[in-house]
Amino acid sequence: MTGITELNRFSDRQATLKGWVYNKRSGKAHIFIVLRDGSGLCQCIVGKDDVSDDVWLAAESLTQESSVELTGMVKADERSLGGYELHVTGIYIHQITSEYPITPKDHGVEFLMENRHLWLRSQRQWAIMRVRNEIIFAIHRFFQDRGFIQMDAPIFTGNAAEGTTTLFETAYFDEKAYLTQSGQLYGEAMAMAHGKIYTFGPTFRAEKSKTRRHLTEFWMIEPEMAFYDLEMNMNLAEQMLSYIVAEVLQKRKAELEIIGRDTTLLEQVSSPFPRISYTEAIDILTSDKTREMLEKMEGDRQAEKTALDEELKALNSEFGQAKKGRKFQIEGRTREIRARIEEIEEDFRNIPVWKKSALEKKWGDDFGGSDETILTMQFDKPLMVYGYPTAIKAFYMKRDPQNDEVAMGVDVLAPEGYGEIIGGGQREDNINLLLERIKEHDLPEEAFKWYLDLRKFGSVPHSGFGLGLERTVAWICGLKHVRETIPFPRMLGRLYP
RNA sequence: UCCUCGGUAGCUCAAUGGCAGAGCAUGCGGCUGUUAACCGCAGGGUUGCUGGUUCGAGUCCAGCCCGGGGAGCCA
Repeated sequence: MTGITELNRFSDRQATLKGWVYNKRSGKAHIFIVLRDGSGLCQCIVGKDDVSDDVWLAAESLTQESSVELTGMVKADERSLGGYELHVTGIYIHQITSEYPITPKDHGVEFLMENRHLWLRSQRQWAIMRVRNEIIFAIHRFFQDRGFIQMDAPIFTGNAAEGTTTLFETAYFDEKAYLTQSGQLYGEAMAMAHGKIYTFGPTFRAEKSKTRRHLTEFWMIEPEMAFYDLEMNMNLAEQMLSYIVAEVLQKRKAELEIIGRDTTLLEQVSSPFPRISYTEAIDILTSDKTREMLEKMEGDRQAEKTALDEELKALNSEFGQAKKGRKFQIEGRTREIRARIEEIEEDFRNIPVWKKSALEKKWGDDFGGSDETILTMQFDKPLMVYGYPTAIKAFYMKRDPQNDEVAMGVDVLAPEGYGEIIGGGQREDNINLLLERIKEHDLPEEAFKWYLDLRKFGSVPHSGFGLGLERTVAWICGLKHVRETIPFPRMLGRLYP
């Protein structure tokens, strides 16, 4: 058995490919079978004069996603995708598939999500999963090369620790338990044992968020380091992101091309990243420049909509006389334009809200999704925002010794509107201050006894952060929605398949 | 929970309150080193559900169900 990716080593030699029929085109003298074997695609040709009647009939009977073994001679051919093709001499059929739901044409989101188990076989989804895999592997390499130990935080937790987010409740024998929303607190304990650790696991949030950035179950990578301050923490986050992007650009170029990712902005992702304080971020949001940018955006959208309306009209009048092939193109483009116009109309409704949110921002307010987008629009690289007001950050965040109102936390915002991909900071290492915070936040002291022990027995300055895997994949692949970044997304109203 | 857009053939979408249609997919026939192949013919419908207005409802009204993406919250 030969893999499609290794066909270059089999040129002018016999090979057997095992896989599934991705597409078929048939004629009088030739049948072209595009075979999918999991590693790639290969066009396989059956010539009527070259094979027995049995083989020809077998080839004719193949349908989309039928499982087969094709044997033949490997030939280099520029006309074929991948540069190599198989001249078939033998066919073994495992199963003839009938009525495979996902055709090589257009489908809507709802239909594709219902068929996610099959959608994963499609080229684009296949490429995204390979990029996801590369990102995961790059993360492990990055940390392992730097002496970090991967350790696992528990998924069942005994209490709704940080208070703010809604958690999934479940039963743990006779006790209540919650699915973890973060492994961080446990990460701190593990860092005190090993110095530098990272967790890599699923996290769960029962928030009823229906947006392109949210899943109820997602994967998070959380490094935690003893003797690291905020500055060192930011340096690490910056190096990690640069490394991941560089690795994907180098090793998954073909996949990014299948996805249609424009990589020009990704090529620029290298140290140093812009770093601004929360206070500077407020200044940017409330600046004239931001006001002008949003007003220009409104104008640009209006112009774009006018142009699209005209194009739509032109396409519509052309449609009647168009030939079939052209009709298909027109329909496709029409759908694109309609979708874009809907987005623009949504923008028209949103821009005034964004403007109000940004321009009226006061010190102490938290940032919304639109504020993050406005901030990142002014930079080409991931943006680091540090030093948030203590009131909007978690109880464990260390306060700036110079200013009690400021927490030493940092968020990293991805460019191109992808939002927060990293949240982290330096942790409070003084037991008395931590106890105060726990009381202020009205948290059950008893549940944090073990966590307080970390400050009781050899407390040290330490820091860490959490990286959201799916948002990172969405950003690097340039996807509109995180649901395509994970094999079986779990989100509000979606538990099947 | 709120705001907003939507639900018509297996799929993607049309249809001033007036005969429910097209493309793709499927089946059959033709043609071609084809590459979202192409050309012709055919089959395919409880217009999400319930009720209302009307001579007449896919279209208007009310309620419900399902989905899209936005707010809040967050990675």
